[in-house]
Amino acid sequence: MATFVEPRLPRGMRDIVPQKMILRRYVIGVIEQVFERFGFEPLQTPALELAQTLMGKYGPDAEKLMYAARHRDGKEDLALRYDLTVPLSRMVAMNPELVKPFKRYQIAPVWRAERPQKGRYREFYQCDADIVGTSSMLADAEIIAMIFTILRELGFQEFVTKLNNRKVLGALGEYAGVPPALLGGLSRALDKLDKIGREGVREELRKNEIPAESIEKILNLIALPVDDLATWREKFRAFPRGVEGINELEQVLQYTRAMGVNPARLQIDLTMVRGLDYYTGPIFETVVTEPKIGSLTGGGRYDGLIGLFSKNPLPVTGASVGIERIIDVMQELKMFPDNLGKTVTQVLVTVFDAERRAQSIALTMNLRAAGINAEMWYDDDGLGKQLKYAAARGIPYAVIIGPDEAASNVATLRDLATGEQQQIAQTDMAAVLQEKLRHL
RNA sequence: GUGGGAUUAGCUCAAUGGUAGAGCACCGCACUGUGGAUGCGGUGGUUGUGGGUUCAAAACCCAUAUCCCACCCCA
Repeated sequence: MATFVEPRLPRGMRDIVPQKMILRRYVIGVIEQVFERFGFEPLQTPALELAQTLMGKYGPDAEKLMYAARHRDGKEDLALRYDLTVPLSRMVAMNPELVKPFKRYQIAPVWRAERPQKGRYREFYQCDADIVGTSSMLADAEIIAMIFTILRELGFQEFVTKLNNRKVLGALGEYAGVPPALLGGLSRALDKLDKIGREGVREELRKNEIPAESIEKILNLIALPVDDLATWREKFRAFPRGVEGINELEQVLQYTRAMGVNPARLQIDLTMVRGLDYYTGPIFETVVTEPKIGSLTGGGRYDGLIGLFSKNPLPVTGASVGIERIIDVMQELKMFPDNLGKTVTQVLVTVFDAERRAQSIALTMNLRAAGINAEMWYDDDGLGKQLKYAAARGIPYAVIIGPDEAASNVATLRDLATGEQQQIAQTDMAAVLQEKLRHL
């Protein structure tokens, strides 16, 4: 007796069945197209990196979520990549001959040992696009415009992108006299403003041992209208970093406007923080509120990261698009185009009986030669079973060659959706099907 | 990593300590040249897993796994 191993998946990991892969491929296809339209080129890097490559880049919280790996002989400490940004930085540092600005995109799985939830998995795909080698805010603006293009082409109407700047965040701390060591706590508290409100933030700041005086200054500051950049510049007069951040915000707004980005969908939010340590300039994040699933995209500028791998640091800005969440949201909101279908197969060629099999085989191969995705039936079964199969799979057309058809070299083409049938010369079948499939 | 909820047929869910059920799906027949309609019949469960309490456990207790929710963080 064979003993079976109970088939199970590791926590937070999933299989993606063919029907789901069709949706996934559609989303990735749109993203890839837009990336390339904006001049980004594909890049692939290994799933495993040396642990030392990844350590110390994301912050201590993130590092706890990194998967460790090793060779059998244990000679190198390895880790599954946590994102695509640090591997890009490593790769750019290793390849100084790359022509700058270097624009690459990468669509690949990353791994994080978080507690899984909806829209939150331990293995998930990120779609990243980054621009290496320019400090111009035009690049940051272009990234944002590209994100908007992607979301729009996928059919998203209701979304808001929040824009902030790490320099402003830093200046906020300086202005309020928060000791640099407590800046992390300040950021985390600010980040929660949406959820816990003003008083909640006050409480949170107190818990983080931020001086009472500073707390008042901060709360007063974030109560100011965010759009009034002149006032902010004035407030930050004594803090050059803050002025620089405000100027960057202004430039990003100007450039995105020039690119046709709807200003109502791009909002400055000085309490939007983002968790990763490596950001240095503009940061942004796109959220949908319905359904509530967290951020769909996020990104920002990280001018210091390559400097950790090379004596020649390079400025970089980029974004990550979360296709897992996009797919979850699109399914929930039924945003996928109807013509996507359940299967890639376009026609099933049935086999009437042994005598007629040869004609069915020939016709199948003939359709395939014409570029049509065609299946044929393998076993000796009635037409009923074969058509039932086609219907269950969502195959749009079936072809039947019985004794009547075989006698005159025609075949019956059945539209599974409508039940309509017509007889077509076997030699014309490919052309007729191609025409019909064009309108599907 | 912390706290809460869930887990029974392929799917959605019933059964409150006493014989494990329904709908849908699947298979077959009515219908051996035609799927989705209807009718009839059928297959399918060591109740997530491992212990314990009890004459008796799907149910009560303990542990464990996975999923969901919140926190944390994020795509």
